[in-house]
Amino acid sequence: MKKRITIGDIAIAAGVSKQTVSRAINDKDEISLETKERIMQLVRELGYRPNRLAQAMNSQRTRMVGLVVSDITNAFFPEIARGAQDAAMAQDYTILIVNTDESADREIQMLELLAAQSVDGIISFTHQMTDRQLLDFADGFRPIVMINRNIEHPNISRIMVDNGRGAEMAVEHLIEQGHQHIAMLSNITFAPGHVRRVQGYLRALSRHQLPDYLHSTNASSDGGYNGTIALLGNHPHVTAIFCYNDMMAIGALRACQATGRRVPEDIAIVGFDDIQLISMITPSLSSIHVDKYEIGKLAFMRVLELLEDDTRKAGAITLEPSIKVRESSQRQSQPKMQVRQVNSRSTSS
Amino acid sequence: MKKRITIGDIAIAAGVSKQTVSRAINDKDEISLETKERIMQLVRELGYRPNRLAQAMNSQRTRMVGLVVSDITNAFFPEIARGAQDAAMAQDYTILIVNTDESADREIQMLELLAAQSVDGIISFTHQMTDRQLLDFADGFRPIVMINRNIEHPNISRIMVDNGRGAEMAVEHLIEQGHQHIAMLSNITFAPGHVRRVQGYLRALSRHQLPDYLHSTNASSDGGYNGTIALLGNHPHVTAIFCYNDMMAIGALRACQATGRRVPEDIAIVGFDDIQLISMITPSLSSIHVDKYEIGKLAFMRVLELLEDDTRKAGAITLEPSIKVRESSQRQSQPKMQVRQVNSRSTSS
DNA sequence: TTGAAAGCGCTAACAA
DNA sequence: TTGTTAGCGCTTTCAA
Repeated sequence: MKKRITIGDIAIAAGVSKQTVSRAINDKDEISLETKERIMQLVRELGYRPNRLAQAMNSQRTRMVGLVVSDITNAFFPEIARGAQDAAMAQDYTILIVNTDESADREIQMLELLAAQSVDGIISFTHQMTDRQLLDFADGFRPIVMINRNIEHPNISRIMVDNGRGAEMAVEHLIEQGHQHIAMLSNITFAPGHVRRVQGYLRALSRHQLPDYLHSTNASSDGGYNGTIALLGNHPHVTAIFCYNDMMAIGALRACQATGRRVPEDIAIVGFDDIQLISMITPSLSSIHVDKYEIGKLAFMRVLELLEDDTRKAGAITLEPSIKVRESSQRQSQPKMQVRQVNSRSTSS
Repeated sequence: MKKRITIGDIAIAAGVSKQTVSRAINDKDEISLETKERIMQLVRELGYRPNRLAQAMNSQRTRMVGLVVSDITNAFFPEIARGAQDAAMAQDYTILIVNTDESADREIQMLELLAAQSVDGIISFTHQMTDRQLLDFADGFRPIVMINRNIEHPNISRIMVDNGRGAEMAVEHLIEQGHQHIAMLSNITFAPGHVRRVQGYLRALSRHQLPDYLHSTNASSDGGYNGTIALLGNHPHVTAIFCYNDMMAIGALRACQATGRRVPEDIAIVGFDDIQLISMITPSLSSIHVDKYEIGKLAFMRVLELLEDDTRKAGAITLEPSIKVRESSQRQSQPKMQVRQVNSRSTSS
């Protein structure tokens, strides 16, 4: 095992002190140009690389930021992670990803673990732990950027998506398409009254004095499948289904196809989140687009701001979703022969 | 900002030396039970958490392992990451994920970055950099576990998937289904002769004295779409398409549907990798199953072994793929009404 | 059984 | 402009 070159090795080779080497490397002013040149030459020759641990030890900064998600294999999160990673890398930071599997205990455990790892900041997408638990943790750690959770604490900033507005857009689009009986498959994990996607759905319907058909089920493809079967069994006159997320929408589509219903002719479907694959299937699924890459990027940048300026106050940024209308919700179905563009990543802004 | 409790704080509070505290914390023998008790009590009260940086500084071990993938938003990788993360966490390690976007330069850059971060080991899924570059890097870093790249170096172990065998299984399955004209959409990024999935495809066909129809295109959904249009234009008698990966298979399916071909009745499709979503769409796609979670887990465990035993020699583990036959390749299509199981993660081992 | 000293690699503060 | 000293938090000597 090749021993790593340290600042001391360079110092000896150059016949100067370690401090001088340090100055050269960090491009400080108080050093003559020629010694700097000489040292940097040695640095290159010997292949010196600074030991980040030692640097971190001094600065008490690891240049690592934690990212807490429920499960990186859930298609919603990789893009957020990538957004955060790219933004982090540009600033010479690295992102540490941990999974909680939607367990309140693991959420706390992972936050503690990240703090123990001495990450400089945390981006957290956690909804199971109580406000109390989160606030307690925030008392001892800063900065924290929460995604999609509205909580007030001087150490917690927020990146919010206007989910209520997104749901309204979905419903309004369906109404424009002529639908009168619009159902929603909601996520059984949360009380419907607290879910902004449900609130938006109800708000839009009541504005148009239309009836609501709310059905709660698992936020998965299977949940969407079973929920759709049950829903259409109870309410056969429903002609459109708005789903809490895209996985449920995929399940809903499958249920329609399995029961001989055509999409969009018999049943229109709109999902939420706009994960990549739904634009590739047939029929392609309409969805409320959430810029996940941007969320990750903004979250990291927010962490960085708070890190660089201790006095910076916590705050909230709200992102507006948009609607992507695709085949699954258009009465007059689009020409299908054309090669459709599938956008690989949204880096707008 | 709350100052973190250090070993020194505990020492003062307990009226002992730092060393004694260290002994208590690390559960060493050379310490009386009562002082240990007393110290541990203080540790709990004051909420002491060891500083991993300082520990790392001493041991020259960070308990971090790097994972190099092309893009975490590519559905193939999150499961590998999760497998590695779970295995790592169980051993109090963390995984650092970096993306290369299939660029040789970025591959090298990311390896260097991980080495600079002082990760203890690296799991690498990189195919663009040359053998020479990889070997050079391996001369200065150990241990490395390469996934799906056969390269010999004392510091490099390998986790291999028998891709050639997987391709054979796909072709044999299609032959069993009665197909005589079986095409393959291959990945244009690599020379066909070097791709084991292509080799297996050709091998199986020649064994049965059947003609081959090899078409190279981008390894994406759009690539699959365009490739299929071109392929079926040139060879209208083709009745089955085996795809280099699942994204291409999704594109192939879309192309068939867009051109009025029924799947599987007119064209059978088999993908490769078995990413999660293909079992949820209609028709569900047959694919060669690769246990991605297991790959990540094994890769990490291999790193750990090499880390704990310097004398351990590098070696290779080969995983066998299996075929998941679904709707897209079955002539006699299955009953569709049933609620299909969608396996959330494969942890078989 | 306990403590004191040294050092991991680096940087900040002060001195020359 | 350069060097010396000290210290980040911990563990590994070695001594008491």
